Amino acid sequence: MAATLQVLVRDGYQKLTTTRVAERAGVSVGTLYQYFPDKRSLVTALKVHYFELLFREVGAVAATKIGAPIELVARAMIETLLATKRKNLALTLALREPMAELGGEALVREATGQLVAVTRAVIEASMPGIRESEQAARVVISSVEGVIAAVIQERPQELSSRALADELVALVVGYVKQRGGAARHPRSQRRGD
Amino acid sequence: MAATLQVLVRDGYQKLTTTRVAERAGVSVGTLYQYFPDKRSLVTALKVHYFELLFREVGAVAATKIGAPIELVARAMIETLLATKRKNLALTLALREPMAELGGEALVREATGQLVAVTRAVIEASMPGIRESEQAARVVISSVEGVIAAVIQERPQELSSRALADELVALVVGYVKQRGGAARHPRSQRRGD
Amino acid sequence: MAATLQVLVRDGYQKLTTTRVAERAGVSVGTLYQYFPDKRSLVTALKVHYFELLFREVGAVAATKIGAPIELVARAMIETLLATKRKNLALTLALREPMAELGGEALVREATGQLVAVTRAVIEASMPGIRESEQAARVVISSVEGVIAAVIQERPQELSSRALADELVALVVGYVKQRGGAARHPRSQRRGD
Amino acid sequence: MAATLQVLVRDGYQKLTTTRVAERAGVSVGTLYQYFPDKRSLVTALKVHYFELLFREVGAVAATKIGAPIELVARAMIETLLATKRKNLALTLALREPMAELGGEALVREATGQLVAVTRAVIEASMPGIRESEQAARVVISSVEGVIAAVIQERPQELSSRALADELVALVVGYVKQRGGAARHPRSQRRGD
DNA sequence: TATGAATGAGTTTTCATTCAT
DNA sequence: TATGAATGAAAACTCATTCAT
Repeated sequence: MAATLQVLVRDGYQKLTTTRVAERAGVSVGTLYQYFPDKRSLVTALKVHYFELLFREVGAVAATKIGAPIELVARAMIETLLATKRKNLALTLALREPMAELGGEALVREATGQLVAVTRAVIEASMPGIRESEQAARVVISSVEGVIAAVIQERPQELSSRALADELVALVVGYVKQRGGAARHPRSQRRGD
Repeated sequence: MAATLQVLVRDGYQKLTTTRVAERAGVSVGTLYQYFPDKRSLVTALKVHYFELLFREVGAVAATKIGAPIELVARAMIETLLATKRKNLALTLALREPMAELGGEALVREATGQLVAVTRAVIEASMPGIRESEQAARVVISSVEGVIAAVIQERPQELSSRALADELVALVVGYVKQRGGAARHPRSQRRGD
Repeated sequence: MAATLQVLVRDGYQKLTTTRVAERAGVSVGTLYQYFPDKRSLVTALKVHYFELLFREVGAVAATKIGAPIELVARAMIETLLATKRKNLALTLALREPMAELGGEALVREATGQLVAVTRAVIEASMPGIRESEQAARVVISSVEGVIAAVIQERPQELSSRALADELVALVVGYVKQRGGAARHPRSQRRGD
Repeated sequence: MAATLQVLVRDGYQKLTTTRVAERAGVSVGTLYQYFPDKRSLVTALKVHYFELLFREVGAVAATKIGAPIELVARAMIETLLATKRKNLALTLALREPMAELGGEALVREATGQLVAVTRAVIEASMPGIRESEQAARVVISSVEGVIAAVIQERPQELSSRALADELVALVVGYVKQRGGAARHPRSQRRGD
């Protein structure tokens, strides 16, 4: 797996060949095929690892902060997410391209599913009575991922900037309040949002 | 270009070969190569078309609504965006994978740049005095794209649901207010953004 | 033909394509095919021109000097040969590669044939009674061509050096004397050389 | 390498394709590419082999005869050269065309360089005090090659004729004496060579 | 007489995968 | 369990030549 990552980093996804991974790992192709049934499984293993990593870290923080005001939980989770991506920058970057590849949807779906569950719990705890909380959780996750993806693609060095975390917190908090605020301030301008 | 799209839809990006596109187009490979210098240019042409399409539609609406309250502009632009993607669903889906491919970043960057400019103008008009308006525009665009991408990936049929538009409007409006609201209502709860 | 030469000079023989020659000539491929039946004929025309050129120049000089002492005829012919190659350096260099190509032997054979005839006449006039004069003429021509070819290949700028002409004259004169000298100096060491 | 040679002999250089060589060798293209990195290297390997062969044979004879009278050394080397070409006739013929191909000059230059060194040593030993011995060696080699090339091209069967060897010896001996003789017989007709 | 779009066989090269050792 | 040579289908791209206009 380390070899796969290195090849991905050095040569890119298009240049990833089983031979290259094998020689990078210091074994023969034959041996490689004894541990990974085919080429795709090499990258899949990396994806699984990546999701586990993210989920472990972010999930742990979420567990700690559950019930806290949305601003706090959001900030904690977002900073953990960013920190984890930063600490595994090579992996994060390397998986950018393979992630979009068709056929691996099940994996992503499953990984997302877990994160949705956690996020939903957090949101419900912070905004009791919020409607469609699962949908809200999905919006939160996918919007945050979208922003991070764009940053990584266009200005990777800003991944560790203070500003990015602030923006993401504003995004999430603003959204959740807008979504759930109605429940708390019934006189407000519902309709049109 | 139509042939490229059809092959992309039917066989996927990995299976896209010059031969297949040619035969789908009903011409010989040689002829294909007289109009497109290499394989990549096939997909690039599609990307360019796609971006032009989106920008034309969304840009036009933005021009109409500039200066209107953020709720209105946001809804108008988002509904146009969704409608355009829906009307060109095959194209939208087909480009999902190739879009992440490394090496075509310049194109995406440029397309994004234009949209950022428009969005920024709209935001500034609706929320005069907002700080870091370009950054805000980028956050808005990438978060909306992120949500749409996730929906397309996991539940494509919801692309035309009323709920999706509502969620996106909430996301954008919530964020912008959270970001810029302070300026207009100094007594409000700044902190946390 | 000028276009063929230019393409040959600029792009080399491997890169010579009918399209390139046509566009260099400012006409369409179709038109090109109305004057030259196929690709090979493009280069053949150039070869024919080249041989005619050489033969015209060298032949003219030979006619003038026929009967003169071998040193003089040899020098005159060699200097003319070198001067002609120098004056048509692009052509000379451009044809180096195509000249070796199989299938054009007839042409070369014919061109050589004419030159052999002239050279033979010259040698017989200078060294009356020489045996196997045709063979001698062939040796003279091919050895001179061999030396020039090597110079062009390895040190093209020496093509105009005084030294080269001197060497070639020594080569030819030495050979002819060695071959024919016996007849004139019967006491010499004939046998074995 | 044997397969390359056979294809070269049977189909000519223009028709030499990796597929053909592979099938002639009784292996798949893939296997071929595991031993030769690209098409060109197939022919290069043959050239290297050819030069090594010639140099080994001719060099060995030269070492034996060094210091002997020029007539003897010349004859020994020339006969060895001719015998070697004859014994490897297919190779000799097959390489005629590829040898002129641009881009492989370095190889030829190097091979020639070695032979020049040997020839030069031989000439200096036989004709002490000769001027410009390197130049003389180059003239000797390239003229001999020129004559042999012409014979091979136009009358290949004469390669083994007694007459050819005699002619070449006359050429070399005549030249060297003409060039260097002056030093030993100061009264002779220097001037004009 | 000129044009140049269309053709498609042919070329080089790659690489996932197998399997005998 | 490891090896790595062998495989060969598949891919991108080229270019001489034709022929309808």
